[in-house]
Amino acid sequence: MGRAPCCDKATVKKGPWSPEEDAKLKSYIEQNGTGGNWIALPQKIGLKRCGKSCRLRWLNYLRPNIKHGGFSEEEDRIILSLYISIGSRWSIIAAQLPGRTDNDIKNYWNTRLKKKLFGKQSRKDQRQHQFMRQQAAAANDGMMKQEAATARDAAGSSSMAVASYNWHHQAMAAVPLQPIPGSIMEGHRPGDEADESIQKLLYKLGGAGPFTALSVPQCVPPMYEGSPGLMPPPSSCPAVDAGTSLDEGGVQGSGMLPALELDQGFHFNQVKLDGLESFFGMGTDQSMSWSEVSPLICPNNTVAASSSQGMQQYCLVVDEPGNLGMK
DNA sequence: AAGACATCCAACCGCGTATGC
DNA sequence: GGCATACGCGGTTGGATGTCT
Repeated sequence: MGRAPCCDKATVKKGPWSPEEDAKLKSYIEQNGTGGNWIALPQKIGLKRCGKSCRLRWLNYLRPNIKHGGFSEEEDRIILSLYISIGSRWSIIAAQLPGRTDNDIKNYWNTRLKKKLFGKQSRKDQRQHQFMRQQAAAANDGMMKQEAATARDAAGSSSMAVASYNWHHQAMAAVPLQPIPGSIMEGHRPGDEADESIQKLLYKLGGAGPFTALSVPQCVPPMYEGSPGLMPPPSSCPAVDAGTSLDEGGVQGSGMLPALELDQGFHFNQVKLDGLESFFGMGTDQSMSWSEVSPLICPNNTVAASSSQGMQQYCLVVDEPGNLGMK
């Protein structure tokens, strides 16, 4: 027996919302609220819509102060940081970005940010980059040669996908890792500090990610969850400030998140690593051996050594091909 | 100019969880 | 405790639009 449908699909309208429907829904909710019952709401206001559809429409578009498009570089970084640490928990990520909806962020991640990070250029980026190259080439022909080189440098190197990584170049300075062209491993900002509120948030979400490990290495990183064979020595996670809610622990107004620590996140979050084959050039067509990949994941423990003993321990555990599901 | 292809994003779907009885 | 119902979430789809060949 299947799940009962939430509404009668035969009589319910689907597809894009008309301005009239939007107006009805918006004015009703503004005046009366949702009444705590989305299922009954469409009937009350005479909409032939499913309650779930009304809820979605309100939350994603009609609600006040919703922002669409135009993600800033800081928003990019926050999304990336949280994604690496907690995964695709869009509602939590959205809670850290005022005016953004989980659906919006999810779409943005799937259609743009992921490509931006993992090296697949959008055609827009490709065109932009091609244009820049043409400009530079033209400039090369003659007295402009010197200026062209400078401009090219300013816009990024001539390697693939660089044009789309401006935010990252701005955000990162070099660390002793072997750079992967077009990847987020290209550089880091050693001077950055993790935002404390995000640390708290990540604690609250289960000690996830790099920030946790840096501050409290005895806390169990999420990669160990449900993996008895990988469990570190038993220890208790320090109590998270019980008063730290997602709301008050937000990152509004916070600074940028540290790329160095983002990369450290790859040491701890196997779930994320599993999804990053293409990022590391480990697709089915060109699998890399562990010896090739290991220096990228745990680059000679350089990061760990500079961070904490706990990091080193985790890296040693991770530093086995089987632990990352690799050959 | 037109067809093919890529991109974007609004909306839907189904599952897990919370809540009330 | 068990059940029914509603909510919230993340994954996915499909159509509109833009761009390329």
